[in-house]
Amino acid sequence: FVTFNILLKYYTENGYYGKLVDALTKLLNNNIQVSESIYGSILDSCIKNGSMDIAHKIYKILFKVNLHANSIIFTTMLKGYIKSERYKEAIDFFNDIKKHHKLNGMIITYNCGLDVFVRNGDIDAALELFKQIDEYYTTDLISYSTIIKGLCTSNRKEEAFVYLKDMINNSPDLDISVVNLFLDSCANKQNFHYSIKAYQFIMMKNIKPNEVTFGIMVKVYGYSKELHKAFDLLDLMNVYEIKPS
RNA sequence: GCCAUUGCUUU
Repeated sequence: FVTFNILLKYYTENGYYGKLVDALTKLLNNNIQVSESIYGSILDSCIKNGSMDIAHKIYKILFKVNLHANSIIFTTMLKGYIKSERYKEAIDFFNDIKKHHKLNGMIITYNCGLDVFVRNGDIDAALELFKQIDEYYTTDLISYSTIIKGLCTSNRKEEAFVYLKDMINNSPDLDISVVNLFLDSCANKQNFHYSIKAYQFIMMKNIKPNEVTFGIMVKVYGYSKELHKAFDLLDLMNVYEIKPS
């Protein structure tokens, strides 16, 4: 069986997907098991290579036999549908695997499902799924990041800000890039006041900005015509020992 | 050291 792994790996790495499919079919027909992580790598490789059709084919071969449900493989498949912008299929697929929501690692699959709705522009479905993720697993930083991105791109900045504050109040290990995402998407003529409010909020919470935050805020103060504040940022960067770029 | 899966930011 070690030999089969090497063979599969060889086909995968060199993009011999036709041979790969044949080999997998033969293995499975002869009831030879390969480890699930190998299947995961194969699917991921197809997807990174833009060969979603092959991935789909392999997935069907795998589950026709006896592979048990595996959240990593679910996530990989969802990601493939997203990458090839096949949202309809992604949603069908996701609905189909929801019954496995108690498996280990399914929060990752659900977060990926959230991203499907967001990219498909179905923000209300995304909001509903967000609630469900919170019930099943407790939403994490990526859940927040995804829903905030969705609300921002559908121009629902007020709600996005609510989620942002919620995240900041509830996440001990906050990732500043989520804050930056919100600040940046409001850094325009219409919405700059949200950036200013959010910036004040993180300062109040003693959250440390990074150089990207400062870059965005300089832009924001341009829109609000408060250039003196932009210059004040330079001093603050010294305080935080952040190098200007 | 790498060793299958999700989001994201200024210039």
